[in-house]
Amino acid sequence: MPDTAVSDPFATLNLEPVSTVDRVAEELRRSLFEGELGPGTALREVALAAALGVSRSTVREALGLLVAEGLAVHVPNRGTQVRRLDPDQVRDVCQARAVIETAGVHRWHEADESLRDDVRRALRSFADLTGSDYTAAQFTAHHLDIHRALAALTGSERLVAAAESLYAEVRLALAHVDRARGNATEQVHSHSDLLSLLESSDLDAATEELAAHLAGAEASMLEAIGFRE
Amino acid sequence: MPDTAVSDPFATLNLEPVSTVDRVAEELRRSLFEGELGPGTALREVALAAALGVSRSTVREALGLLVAEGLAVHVPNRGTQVRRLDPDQVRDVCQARAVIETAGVHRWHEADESLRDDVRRALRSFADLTGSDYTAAQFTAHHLDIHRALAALTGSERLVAAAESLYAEVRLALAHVDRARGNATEQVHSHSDLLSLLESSDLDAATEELAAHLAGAEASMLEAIGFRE
DNA sequence: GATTGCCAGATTGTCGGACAATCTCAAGTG
DNA sequence: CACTTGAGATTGTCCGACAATCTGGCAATC
Repeated sequence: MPDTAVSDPFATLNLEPVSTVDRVAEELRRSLFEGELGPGTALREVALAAALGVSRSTVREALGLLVAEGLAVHVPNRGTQVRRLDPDQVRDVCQARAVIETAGVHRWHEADESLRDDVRRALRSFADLTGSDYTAAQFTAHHLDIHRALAALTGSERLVAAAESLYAEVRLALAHVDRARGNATEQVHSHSDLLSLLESSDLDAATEELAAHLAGAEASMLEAIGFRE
Repeated sequence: MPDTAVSDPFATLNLEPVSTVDRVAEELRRSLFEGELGPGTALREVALAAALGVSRSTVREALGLLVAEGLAVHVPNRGTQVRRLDPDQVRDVCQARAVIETAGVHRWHEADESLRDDVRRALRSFADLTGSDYTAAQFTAHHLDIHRALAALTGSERLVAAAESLYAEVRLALAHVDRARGNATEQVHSHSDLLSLLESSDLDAATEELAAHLAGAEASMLEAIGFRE
């Protein structure tokens, strides 16, 4: 494959190979986020291998990915199980989110225009979703897209990766609430307000709005795990 | 094993089982941090398995750990290799560090006394080290202990985990500098100054000192990777 | 001479089976 | 009732295997 170095005309082309391990991991994530596998559920290697029609090695590797993402925990000689979040852990997730997302908000002006656009686009997409039919998992996914965009304002690939892991845990915690938290339109408005404050360059007010929003998020996550136990 | 529930007298006892995979991963980390394996080095599964006297499956799993920690990168069908840090990535690491450690410094007063003590203890340990003989890897390890303690001030287990990953990359970048960055005593003083500002409750000055310190760290990391290519 | 087609060797991705070590849990024993 | 025992389940690690893919070189082609 010779690249005719005429300033790479094929730069946008991107074909990512999807391995069996990836597909297994993705299927497990889906199952987790949709609440099919409750917290504490044992993820037995042989059973999963049989159910998915793959070998135990492949399942093992996929489980390793989930553990690395914080979606499952592994106890030596006892196997891996779906992560069970207690209130302290929920608070930890929210506190970490606050640090990263606040840092993103503070860099609103310094960030690339494309990153600011990502925030606007994510909000629009979220608003569009609430106009039609949607599942709880979709709602949460689109909601978190906005927050991911906020984290991305930091411009740091690694902070976004860290945030990604936090969002995975949020989805896990919210997997078992049928009704999306609060009123959907209320949620949209909360984020719209935040964006408005950013657009008007009132970063202090935006930071405050974000803190309040995250406090609300923490409350609903606590409620979500409380209902379940 | 009957635990005579007299308010757990053995609470501090902790014997963690160390699997073969863990030992392989640890040996690879050591090798990476001491510069035996340069950036970009291919980590071939069969070769490592033969060299370490373990099976390929075990090596594969250990490599998965390193990839999750950011110490190695994996390209499908092409294997995993020691991470090669370019200047942009170094800047990313330092920027992420700044966000997390600054958040820790800001919570100096709210943090548990034990966490503040950890910072003091790490600094003393670092100072003690520079009084005797030490390797470059030891120097960096003790140095990062201080910064880890700063990150821990946030009180967030997840932010500390994120920082841990960043510190692994720092060690990787500094693996190939023989002389520890700058003068050892100068380094100790820089951190002492930071701690003094914290103790005197001048958080703004401490934040500034930290920012300056991280800028210096970024410079030496850039120098470190620059020398190598 | 540059590009393409093709082949051999090396390496990874996935599979299946195997076995010791460990865990679980219920039955048995004092 | 506390303790031990033992069978069954599960994990940790090993081995061997094979298709798919990558690498590098060499021949064929334009």
